[in-house]
Amino acid sequence: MVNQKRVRILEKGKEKAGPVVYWMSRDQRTRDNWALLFAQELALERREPMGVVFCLVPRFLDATMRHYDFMLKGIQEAEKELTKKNIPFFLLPGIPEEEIPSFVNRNGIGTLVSDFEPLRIKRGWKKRVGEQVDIPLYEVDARNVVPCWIASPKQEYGAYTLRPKIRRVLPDYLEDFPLLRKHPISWKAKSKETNWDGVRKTLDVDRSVSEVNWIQPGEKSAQRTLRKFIREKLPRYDELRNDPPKDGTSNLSPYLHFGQISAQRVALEVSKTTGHKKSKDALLEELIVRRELSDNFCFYNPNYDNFEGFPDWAKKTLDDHRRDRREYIYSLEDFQNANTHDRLWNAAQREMVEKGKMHGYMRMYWGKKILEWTASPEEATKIAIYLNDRYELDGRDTNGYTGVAWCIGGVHDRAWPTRPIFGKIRYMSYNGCKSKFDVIAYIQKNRA
DNA sequence: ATCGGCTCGCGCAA
DNA sequence: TGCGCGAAGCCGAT
Repeated sequence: MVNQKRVRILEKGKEKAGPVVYWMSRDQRTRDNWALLFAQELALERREPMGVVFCLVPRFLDATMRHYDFMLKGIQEAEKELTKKNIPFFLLPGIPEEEIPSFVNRNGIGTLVSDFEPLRIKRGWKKRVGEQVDIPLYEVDARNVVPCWIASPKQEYGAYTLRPKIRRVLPDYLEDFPLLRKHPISWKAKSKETNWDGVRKTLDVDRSVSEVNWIQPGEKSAQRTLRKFIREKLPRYDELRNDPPKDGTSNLSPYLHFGQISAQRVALEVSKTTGHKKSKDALLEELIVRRELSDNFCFYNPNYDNFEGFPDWAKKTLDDHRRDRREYIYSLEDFQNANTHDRLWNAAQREMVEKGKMHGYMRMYWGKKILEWTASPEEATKIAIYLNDRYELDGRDTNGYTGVAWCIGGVHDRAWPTRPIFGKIRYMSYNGCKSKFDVIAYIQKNRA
């Protein structure tokens, strides 16, 4: 049984006979997916068939072919897995508020289940879909271990205020997943396999940012990466994760972003291992507390991606320093082309452009410097989000918006000694990096 | 190498 | 109302 606290009703609608459909969006996987499991539970109870739909919009924020490619390969794998479970998959190119209601009507669907997403575009989709269908629309938080609305009913001030709330209820939610069953009731019409090449042609995205080859998309690759991480990197994770030139991080974030792996699965597998307590604690802190804090911020703060969303003390101090002299002011193009005076910053930017992933520690330095080298915090926020969303495989994620808000707007942070431009926002420096890790090695690794 | 001061406001104890 | 403490620091003194 899926814990009912993971489920909310978005639109009550009228209970109706007919297939149960999972509208897959944020959680693009067939294993360990509470939304999919909940849909199957409803379908079994009612002795109905079930199906999965994915609505593919022709463009989304600043996503490029790099992102669509990673995503589509993952969904293609999901289609195969679902077919084996007697669950048909339907890819609907177009806009959800048109495609989903039309699909519901054409196929006499009885119930719609969606996955949880705090970002405004997708909330808008769901709101309008809900208004246009007369059947129940559920939402399941398949993303977080503790459902976002259970963890806290309000925007949290920092990790330290969310942490105890999560810790209190974590044992109730950190449970193992049931397996998805081969569905006993078949969909009436025989479904056709998606024409994936045809689907690619419907996209209206920037194809100049290309695919990356250091990481393979899909949930099987995600599981492999997790096993390899636990075997090879977890033991020294605490020691190496903040050392950018060393390869000490999990590399799971693209999978987590597209929902090709569940954070709860990662937490379960890591918890099962013995020893390495400090490393495990560090990973679980990042995977659960900090990730859920990002969802909390974006869910409860409608201005999660702009200046207005920053705390009052941060807005005030940034306002007080608007007229401070800037030694360097760079344009979006300068930043994009890694054309600053700072070799370390340029190396981080190149890492992101070429690999679609920047080391977690460097993301902080990178964001802080964008604030320092632009004319205003608004401009800095815009540029940081644009670059992050365009190049990082895990862009357009609550983690990204929250990270930028931390760097530039003091979100989830505290005041620090006043200095030019930053005011009381925490500062980071080249010398600080130099004292913590081998900056030359990192620059060499990401040279032009 | 390590330490203290810098600085704000939440949340809890009282 | 007081107090402890926080998402990843910096800088200068020792």
